[in-house]
Amino acid sequence: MTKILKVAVSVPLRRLFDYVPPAGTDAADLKPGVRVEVPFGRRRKFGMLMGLADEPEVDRGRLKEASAILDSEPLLSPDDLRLLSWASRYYHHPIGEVVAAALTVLLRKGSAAEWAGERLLRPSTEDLASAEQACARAPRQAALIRLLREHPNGVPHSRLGELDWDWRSAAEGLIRKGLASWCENREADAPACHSAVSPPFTLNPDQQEAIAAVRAALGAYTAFLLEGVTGSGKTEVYLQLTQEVLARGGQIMILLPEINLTPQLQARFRSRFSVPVAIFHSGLTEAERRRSWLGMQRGEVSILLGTRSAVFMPVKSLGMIILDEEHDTSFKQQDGFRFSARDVAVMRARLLDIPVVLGSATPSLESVYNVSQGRYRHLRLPHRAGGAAQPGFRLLDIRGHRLREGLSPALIAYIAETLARGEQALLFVNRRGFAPTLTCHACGWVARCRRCDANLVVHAGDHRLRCHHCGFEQSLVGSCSGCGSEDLRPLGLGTERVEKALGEIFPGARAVRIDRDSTRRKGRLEALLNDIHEGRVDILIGTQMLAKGHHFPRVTLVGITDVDSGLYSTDFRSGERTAQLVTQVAGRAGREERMGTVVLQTRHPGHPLLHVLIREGYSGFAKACSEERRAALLPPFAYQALWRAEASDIEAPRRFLERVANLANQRTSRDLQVLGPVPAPMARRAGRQRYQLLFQSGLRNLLHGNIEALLPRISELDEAKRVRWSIDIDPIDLY
DNA sequence: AGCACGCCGACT
DNA sequence: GTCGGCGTGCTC
Repeated sequence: MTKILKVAVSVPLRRLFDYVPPAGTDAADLKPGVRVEVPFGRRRKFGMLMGLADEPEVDRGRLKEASAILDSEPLLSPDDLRLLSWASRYYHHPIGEVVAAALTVLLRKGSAAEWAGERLLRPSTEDLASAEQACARAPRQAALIRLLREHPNGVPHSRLGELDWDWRSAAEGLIRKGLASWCENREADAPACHSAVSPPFTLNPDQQEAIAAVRAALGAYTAFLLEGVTGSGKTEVYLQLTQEVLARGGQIMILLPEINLTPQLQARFRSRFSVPVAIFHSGLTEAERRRSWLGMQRGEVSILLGTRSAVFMPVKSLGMIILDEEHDTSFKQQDGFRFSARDVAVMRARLLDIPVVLGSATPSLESVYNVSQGRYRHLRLPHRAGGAAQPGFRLLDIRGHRLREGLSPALIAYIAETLARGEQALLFVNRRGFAPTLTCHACGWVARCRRCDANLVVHAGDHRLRCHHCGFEQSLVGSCSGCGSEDLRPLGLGTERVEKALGEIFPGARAVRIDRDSTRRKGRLEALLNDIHEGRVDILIGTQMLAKGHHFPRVTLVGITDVDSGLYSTDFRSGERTAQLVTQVAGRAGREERMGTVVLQTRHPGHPLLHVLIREGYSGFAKACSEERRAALLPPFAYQALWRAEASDIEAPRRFLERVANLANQRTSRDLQVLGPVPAPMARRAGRQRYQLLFQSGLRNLLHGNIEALLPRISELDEAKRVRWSIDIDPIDLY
């Protein structure tokens, strides 16, 4: 009896599809991990062969024949497939979409997986002018030669593909005449610096100890939490660990939270190692992504720097995974397939039996908990390299003080002193725009978004009102739409407003604003950072962007205008986030020999966690905050899964989630809490009503078992058809 | 998710 | 009379 192909197709259905092998193909020759072209409904799709079976799960009469096998060798190894199956089960996400997340768009669309580098047609002679004459009777060959003259280093295959005539025959003609040849450009991303291998830096004892511990674990699974204060030399540890992995003939994957962090690190890796370094993030073109992907898959590239989407990339002989800034929430995909690249990385290391290193100056409470449970090994780098001092904290009680655009007289004085010393000050403001609200002083009307439960944000720069949640915008109105009064006032603080105020208070100072608005244009952020480093800036005003990874050696004062907004919030994780943010922003100050000061404006100077953070630093905070979580039975002491539903109909999401809650309660277990449904924190967004339902349990298996049992019944519900719903395992934003 | 089938309003 | 609105049903 012929074998049945079990194929993952990229559709939101939680199952595999059975096919008969294409005519003339013996299923016995097929290995899982090859792509299969299949008829699917009325369409053709590309799927992934996940396995072979003796019997189909549907009637034989319903089976169709697969149309083609795309790959002679598997694109994904059994290890890769095991990881994807685990992720599909753990995140309760359709297998086809999970597999799609491991491929690039071109590979998903059936593109060939033949060469990692782009093929180039390169001239074989210097004298192209006479070569063109020699081809006078072959106009197409002559045309190709003119193209070769424009690209003396070779015409990329993709460029040839843009020609609307038969360039292949012409190229073959040129090759026969010895005028051109094909070559493979495997290192298009990595020119020049391959030969320059800079020597490693000398390590301090902490770094030596950390490296020795990880080195000893090579070849087997261990998860490490590398807790290193800002400036403690984590990157050097990563570089030397990379060296260790390469020396053993392995490949290494280094995952980072943001694209804008990669260039500096990329430069450091490229100047240190003589092997190709591949990059993988959403800013690359599809051809570049495929090149990096195939380079790692075939083992031709040894080092990968990538963002969360790279965690599923196949790697021929992966020796170690490093994930830097492990606390960063951008490792969690927030839509569609909601995986955590950090947790997937740990599971991948476990399945492959290799070490994984999670680095951070401010580890997540989840990772701190895993250390306390003995699941992760703790490595510490508590000292700043070069002996730079840790910044000093000052709590500024702003109660009863007259503020000028959110700035207290004391903070203004601190800034003045800093400027007088010729040093830079950094102001952290957690909202972009001029003011988060526009209100009518006469009647109290507030500018609201018509599609969301949110206020419109005033942008003074271009005189517009914007909704930061759905993208709605309109020009700044001149009068109240309620009472007609023209006394409209911006309420609250945004980066633009603080920038304007500082310009008035310090007219001679050069202030720059760094937020999504001021850095939207390509290259703008780099230009601003360059100005800052060259000392052409006195005051920096910015959002979270300033807290991430950038080094500002000239900054000696950091001001946080409003810590309270992060301390008092409905989200139980906001305290942890605020402490991470404060510590990270503080880490930007007082590099090298200059001592930094961090000033926190607050109306709650007695807040216990704030005090712990200042007195004992982040690890003291983490301990205290963990105790609160333990007492409240919140993560990491409980496991959560969040059901979300949205629809334009007001009732549908609530009715659907009530059905889910009922089904869950039928399976009663005291160990599973079903909380809700409740309206999402912003119940209406982009014109859709949003509800959520939280499952929580101290027992992970029980939580997952319940979800698994529920899912088939939920898919069949009539209510499910009227909403868009999803499930988020280990949610980090309860929104 | 796509894509088609299917039944009700304003247009050549 | 038809083009097209998006409800609902299916994909081995």
